[in-house]
Amino acid sequence: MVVGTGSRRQQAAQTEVDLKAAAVRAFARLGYLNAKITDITAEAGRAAGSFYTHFANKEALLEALLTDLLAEGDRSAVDERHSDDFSDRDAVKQHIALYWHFYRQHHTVLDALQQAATVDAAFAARARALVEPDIRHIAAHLVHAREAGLRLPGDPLVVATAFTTLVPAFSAMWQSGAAPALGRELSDDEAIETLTGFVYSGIGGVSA
Amino acid sequence: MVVGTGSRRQQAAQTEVDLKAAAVRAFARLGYLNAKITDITAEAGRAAGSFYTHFANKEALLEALLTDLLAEGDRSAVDERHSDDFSDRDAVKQHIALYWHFYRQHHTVLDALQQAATVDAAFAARARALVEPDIRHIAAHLVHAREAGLRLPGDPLVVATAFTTLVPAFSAMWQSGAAPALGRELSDDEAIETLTGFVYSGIGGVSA
DNA sequence: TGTACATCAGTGAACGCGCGTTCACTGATGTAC
DNA sequence: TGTACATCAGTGAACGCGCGTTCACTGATGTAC
Repeated sequence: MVVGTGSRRQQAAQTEVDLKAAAVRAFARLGYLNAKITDITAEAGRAAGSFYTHFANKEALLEALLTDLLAEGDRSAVDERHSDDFSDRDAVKQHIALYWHFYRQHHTVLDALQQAATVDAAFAARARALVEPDIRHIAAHLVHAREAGLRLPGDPLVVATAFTTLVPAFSAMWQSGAAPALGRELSDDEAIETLTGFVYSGIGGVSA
Repeated sequence: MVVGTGSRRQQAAQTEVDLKAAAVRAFARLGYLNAKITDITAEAGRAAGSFYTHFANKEALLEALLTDLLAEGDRSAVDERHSDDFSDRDAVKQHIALYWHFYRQHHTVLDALQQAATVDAAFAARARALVEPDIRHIAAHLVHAREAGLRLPGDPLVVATAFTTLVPAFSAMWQSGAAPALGRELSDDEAIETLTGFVYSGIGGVSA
């Protein structure tokens, strides 16, 4: 089989990219569960049937978005030179800033996963599997921190779940419609500083 | 209009109670969004049509469950004699224990609200309205604590959102299927103690 | 207390809407010779 | 280089499934006299 000029393939690949981008916009506007297949195709300016040339169904599309997200996540995590010593306030801050920006940037897809998880056990497992490495990563840092003299408020693994649970929940709180009700906006800097202060003291750190 | 013996009314009231209890069981088993009207009526041992004698639709049923929950919540909150001085570790612990047990006891209905909120803007507003008083309550305590000398990691309102966001998220984490993946269970006491230590230090408290 | 009629909770089969998915068709790109 | 045929992304009307909701009916409870 000889490969042709590829312009047809490229066209198809482009359509797939368009559909994924349109899906993210549709999810942002309507929520994953509310978004109909036709909302996505309309957003991409395509016919309904065209969707199925590229994805078996909405779940498969979400899977594809998650794959893209993980690929990108790996890349940026590797770039990041991060310190591992949690008795150092800056190390904690770096981790929090990393999570904060990650959730901010990808909140539409992450919210979509969350919604899918409430309805579909497979996605619930997927969501858990996504978070587990982070928990273990933070737990390992906490073990080191304890060896360096910090007095943790409990078992490192349990404290790690408090850590990894707080950041996305806090982020979701301020990115949802809550801010207006509280009559206040929150900048990235203030969010990261407040969380860092809270968490660093919370795990027994003492500011200089 | 003369009121009869009331046995027909009582019968109907009982059916309504049965349907609500069945709904909670169905939600626990299937999730709010997955639960069909017929799942609820089947769980209650009734015919499908019977549902509509008591509720206009699934949303109205959830509203009714929330009303019940708030009525009960008010009662127990009033009973509770709680200290307001957050420079006192026990005051923090009392608040955390209160939230913890509340979420544990009512997690099915609260999860249902959460799910409804992802799909329905009215419930999203309802969910926010439910949390807002708690945030302001905690924020007020934090203002006092700061006046008593605690060094908060940020604006009291912002720190309050970290507080009120952490407890339910942490609770959800350990009540979902996460515990097996982490190879660990978490008792109420350990949860409350760890959260208290984390939060109390986090808001600048110093253990004796 | 008894009889005739009215009310109403509960039933479950049937209806119909919304939406995911299919499929016959189009026209453009690719391949064979 | 040109012609005939093959492939395949994309189209959009139509199909059909699932499920919420309705409604004619039943039988038990309540009311009138």
